[in-house]
Amino acid sequence: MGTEIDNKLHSKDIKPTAMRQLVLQVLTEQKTAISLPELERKFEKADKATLYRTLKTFEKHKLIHSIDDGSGTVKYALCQDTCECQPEDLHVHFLCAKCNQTFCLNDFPIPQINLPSSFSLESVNMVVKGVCSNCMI
Amino acid sequence: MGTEIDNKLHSKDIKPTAMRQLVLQVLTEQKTAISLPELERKFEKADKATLYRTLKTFEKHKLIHSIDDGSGTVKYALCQDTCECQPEDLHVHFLCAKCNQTFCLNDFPIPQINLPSSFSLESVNMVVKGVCSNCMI
DNA sequence: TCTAACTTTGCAACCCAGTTGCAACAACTT
DNA sequence: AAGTTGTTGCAACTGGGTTGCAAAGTTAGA
Ligand SMILES: [Mn+2]
Ligand SMILES: [Mn+2]
Ligand SMILES: [Zn+2]
Ligand SMILES: [Zn+2]
Repeated sequence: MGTEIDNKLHSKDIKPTAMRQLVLQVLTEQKTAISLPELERKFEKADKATLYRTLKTFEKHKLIHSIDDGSGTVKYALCQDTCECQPEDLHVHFLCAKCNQTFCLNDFPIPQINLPSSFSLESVNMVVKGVCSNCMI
Repeated sequence: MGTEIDNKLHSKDIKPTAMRQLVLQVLTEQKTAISLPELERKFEKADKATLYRTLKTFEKHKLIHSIDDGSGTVKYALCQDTCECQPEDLHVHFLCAKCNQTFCLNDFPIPQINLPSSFSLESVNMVVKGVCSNCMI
């Protein structure tokens, strides 16, 4: 069933190599964002640099977005179909302090903020830290 | 005039060693947040680990707060006098994409956000990226 | 005052995420 | 087939952050 994977890659102008298919497969199955070191562990066999470049390629082509949640490692998650990685597509991210998993809160746009005119605004990163439902029990 | 410096250290229960006086002096003169590597460069002579532990001590005693602005290095800035590093003291930070300087926007509290009840909220990090007035020209 | 306990400092080494150079390899082009 | 281009694997390196340990400094008790 690589068809959907291939379609997705094709729709973003990314050549569907074996490596890329596999990485996209993993990203698609993920419910939370994943970091490069985590990805490495999922592919005992693959090379770090290749995975790194695969993620960079995906990001450049707006198939995924990167998330700096302050945990020390940048994480990546699939963009939504409608996403163009523009400011209006930005959403809040949630980092669980217990399990260290990071969730895209796609339904929570980042609140507007009116800075003094001496600052021109380009983008906003908003990360909420707390405990996720799995860890709350 | 080390008196004010010493008072500040004393008021936060930090023993006023020479190193700490010097670091606090630098922090007090700073208009923007400063990172450990930057601090190292300011003190050609001092040891990285000592500076590191000095910052950690200051942070633990709530004399400074750390800022992860996504630039790759954590920065530090003096807390305001009234600050207790509680959620209500949290404020927005601004990172200039040109000069890489980070500003505490102390007058801009982080907007409230109502998460689904499946997430318990502990803290929020909000970093605005753009261009500062110095770099706008 | 002398000494023991504790704290701070300096140095070295280490960890780890991220990144790059380069050569081998694979895929397309003419 | 030969050339061109893009992709991969390996190794090495960078830089921020962190720790172990012993020396130096400080504090407090006998
Ligand atoms: Mn996201
Ligand atoms: Mn601040
Ligand atoms: Zn969790
Ligand atoms: Zn600037």
